[in-house]
Amino acid sequence: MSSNPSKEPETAATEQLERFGLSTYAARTFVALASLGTGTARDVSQVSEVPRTRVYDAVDELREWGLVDVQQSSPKEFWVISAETACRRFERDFQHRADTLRTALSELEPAEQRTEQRGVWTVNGQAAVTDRALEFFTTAEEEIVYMTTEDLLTEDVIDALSEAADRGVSIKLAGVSSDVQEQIQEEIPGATMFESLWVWSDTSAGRLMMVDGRKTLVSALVNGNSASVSDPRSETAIWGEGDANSLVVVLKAIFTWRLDTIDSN
Amino acid sequence: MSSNPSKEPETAATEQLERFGLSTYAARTFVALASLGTGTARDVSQVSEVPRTRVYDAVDELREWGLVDVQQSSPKEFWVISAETACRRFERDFQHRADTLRTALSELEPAEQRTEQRGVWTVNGQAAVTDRALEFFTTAEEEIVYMTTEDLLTEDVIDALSEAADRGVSIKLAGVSSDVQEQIQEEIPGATMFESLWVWSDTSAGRLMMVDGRKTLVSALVNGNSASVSDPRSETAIWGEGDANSLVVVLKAIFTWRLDTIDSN
DNA sequence: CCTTTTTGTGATTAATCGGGTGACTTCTCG
DNA sequence: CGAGAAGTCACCCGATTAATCACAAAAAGG
Repeated sequence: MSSNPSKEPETAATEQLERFGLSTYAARTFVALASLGTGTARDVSQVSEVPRTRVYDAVDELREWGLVDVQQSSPKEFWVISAETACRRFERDFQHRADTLRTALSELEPAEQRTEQRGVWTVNGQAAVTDRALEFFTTAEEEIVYMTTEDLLTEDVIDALSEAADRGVSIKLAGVSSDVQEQIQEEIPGATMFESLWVWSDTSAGRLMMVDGRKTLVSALVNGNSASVSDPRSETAIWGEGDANSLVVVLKAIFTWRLDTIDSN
Repeated sequence: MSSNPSKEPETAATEQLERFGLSTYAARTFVALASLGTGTARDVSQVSEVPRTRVYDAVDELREWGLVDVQQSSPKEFWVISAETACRRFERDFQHRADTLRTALSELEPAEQRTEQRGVWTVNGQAAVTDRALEFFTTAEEEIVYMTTEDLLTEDVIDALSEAADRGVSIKLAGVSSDVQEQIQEEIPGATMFESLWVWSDTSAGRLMMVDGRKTLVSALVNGNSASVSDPRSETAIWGEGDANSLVVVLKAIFTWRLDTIDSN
């Protein structure tokens, strides 16, 4: 979406506040007051690029959130809560919203019937693809086969694999260089390494996985492999579920062949 | 703002999703898919009141969030991630935003100079008032004097008082009935109880506090005292800080007189 | 093979919301 | 008392988005 870390803190803070539901003026006013501690409408207007006449509206909005107090004098003065308190407040508020959503959704879901057999689904964006992978990991019961580019073998992936291994799921991993292999062996003692089917770096392949022989996912990096990792949106994946699923059938054939070869080595 | 718990889960869920930044169509589509698990544009349109032709846009939006995958067939089919995963995703995303905000604000704040001596600030809403009270508690170094209606003596207030007591701050508490007093004594052993200045239940007074003899806060319940507690917005407070602050001076006089009387009992 | 229905895309309209500006009243202070 | 500042209102305009429609492509079905 955005949120460049190399930005002026004012801009970054304003942007986040807006995404929390504040109007632009309210966000800018808050930021101005946060650095002033206390100030009048004119003070705020000068440091924040908010029209002076609109500072009052902005302050009203902030008062509704309990972020600002007003001194009834002339000129009015405005006071903000500390940054830390404000952040905690947002966190608490948000947690509450998330709980509400969770409850509402759970009261809803009974009319569900999953486990599609046919069909191949597509996902875009590294974050979303990783999400699917992690979800597959957590539902794994027996076996996870996972081939990946090292760039995509992030911390959360390793954690999820490790957690699955603790549950007794057998992990078979490929595509990583030998030195990373050792590191993995430490974190996930039970993992088996096997050689990749091809040289990953030459292709635009991202990951290739199979869980319990009935859920599979394949991803590719669309912009070649140079700028790919820098842009997290460049990963595209397809996945499928069910014994009769065509994608599953194909991948199972490949993997079985490959893993059998390994075993006989 | 709203969020009535006695609402249909669909409405509640939709509302929350919108507040997270989704458009109403996207939110409704998500809710529909959440109960269907999987479905086509027509399915969604029928159960969600979203115009069929707009379902595609809504799904695009949801795909950007990584909440929905699509099956490239005709008719297209849509698949949603589980409710639990979705909530976790929102939580993670939000936590990240909060951290960004925290960082940005802290990089900003150096230009600060607080400690107003003059002036009385006003706060509205029980949540905001409690916030101020808690902030006062955490900055307390020596003494907290706190008179309150029992209705306003919530768990978080007690926790903050208890935490201050652990830091060695002396706590003087009034306004609570004798049975609640005992309970408090257990949770905050170091607290001193004293008799209220007047019968709280007869007035619309909410709380009255002084910290270290230099920060004070007074609140009132505006809608009489019957419906007041049910509506958290009905509490209004004023507060002031600094030895020369007029509100502080007045309250200090009152409390000193009262507490001295106590001591000589 | 042709007809009819369904599906997907795009354009268009209407309405709402929010940022931006200025007029006008009230207040403060020299 | 008068100048300038503070506060309140009302209005405009552009962007966003909900909502509707028109149309082409694709399935379905006889």
